[in-house]
Amino acid sequence: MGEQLRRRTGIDAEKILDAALTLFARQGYQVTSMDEIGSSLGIKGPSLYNHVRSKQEVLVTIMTNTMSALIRAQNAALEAGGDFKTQLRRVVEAHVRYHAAHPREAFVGNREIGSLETEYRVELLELRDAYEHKLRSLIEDGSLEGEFLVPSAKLVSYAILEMGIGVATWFNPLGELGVDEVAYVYAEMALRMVTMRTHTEETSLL
Amino acid sequence: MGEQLRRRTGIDAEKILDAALTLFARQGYQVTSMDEIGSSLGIKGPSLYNHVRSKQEVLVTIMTNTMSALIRAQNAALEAGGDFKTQLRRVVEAHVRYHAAHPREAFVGNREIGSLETEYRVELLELRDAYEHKLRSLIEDGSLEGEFLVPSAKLVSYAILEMGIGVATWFNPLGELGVDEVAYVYAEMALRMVTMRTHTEETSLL
DNA sequence: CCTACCGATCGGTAGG
DNA sequence: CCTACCGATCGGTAGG
Repeated sequence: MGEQLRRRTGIDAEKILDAALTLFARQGYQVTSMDEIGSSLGIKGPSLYNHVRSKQEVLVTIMTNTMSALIRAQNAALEAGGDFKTQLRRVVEAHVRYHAAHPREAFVGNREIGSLETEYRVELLELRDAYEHKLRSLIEDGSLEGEFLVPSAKLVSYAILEMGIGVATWFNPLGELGVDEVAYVYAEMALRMVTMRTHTEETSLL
Repeated sequence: MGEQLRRRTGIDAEKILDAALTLFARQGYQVTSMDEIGSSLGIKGPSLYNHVRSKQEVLVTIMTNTMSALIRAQNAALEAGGDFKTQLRRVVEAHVRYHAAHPREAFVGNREIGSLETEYRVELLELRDAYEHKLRSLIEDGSLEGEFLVPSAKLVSYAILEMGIGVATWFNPLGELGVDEVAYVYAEMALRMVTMRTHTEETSLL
């Protein structure tokens, strides 16, 4: 009997987003229940509705935050200036660093697009598109200036982003390769992809 | 009143796998019900159990078939022989061709690993690992022979596979680029990744 | 922030 | 291959 000892919970929307992010990343959005999210914060499922409007809103916020962070990092890389090679290096490093440091965000962002209701999905894909086009434009501009030579700016852009996303899958901060080394290697690979090979008979494919 | 006109259904496990694959790819495993799968074949959900043991078995079969097909294609590419560059080109082209031609399998195979029960997930990850190691060994062997020069065979292998998987996301058989052109471009990018750049000050990073 | 509960969905089985 | 149904889960609301 007697009143339950109630510790200051200090629960807010941000803590809920973080707990949900962990669970969504580990087991998926659909399979995660509001009760589970609450439970990982020491409260019951229905109590979450004092802080968030719906489970869908939680997912939308997580995914929008993720794309915003990526776009901010990309803009910072581009605004630092330098020649095209330097800019490409910085953009790729920023992309890889984000995915190495934020695997949960990367998992959810890349796997749960289909779990978004249509209107939100459309908005998110637009952000994603803008992110890709910034990289593509850099490659196109560098090609016009003669610094790069690529078979297809679009495909090279897709490939660079995709391989960087993969880092989130396997990167281990306690592994033998640190985030710096991984970022450098991916930037080097990207630079090779936009640079003519030494002995090449098939440089201009398209 | 009168017996319902019953067309020959001709339903078998294979048809069920194909229908399930389409739905799993479009909306995800968890969200797809057995009733939906049945409905897309003109029968009721419970009738599926005359052909398959469980929904999980359907997913396992789909994903195992996918990895088997990829491994077969990779082996064929390697057995065709040639120098290391030729082998790498063939392996990458086979990888890309599969993902361009089988987007449903690619979506499910890369998004639903977490929907597999532990034992099946372990088995599938072993197949995946073997597939990656075949490519990695090719890169390592080519490096020992002096045909390739890479900052990390492991990372280059990861990057090549990951960028090829991405093709399943955007490739459109009716688009301006055909599957041949896409395969060639990705092989060219892979070859650049394992080849020293012309003007390079930072070739050996690790 | 909690209990109680509504309305709906779902995988799988029984029995034909 | 179908209907009927079991047992369980879940998002969200009511009302405190």
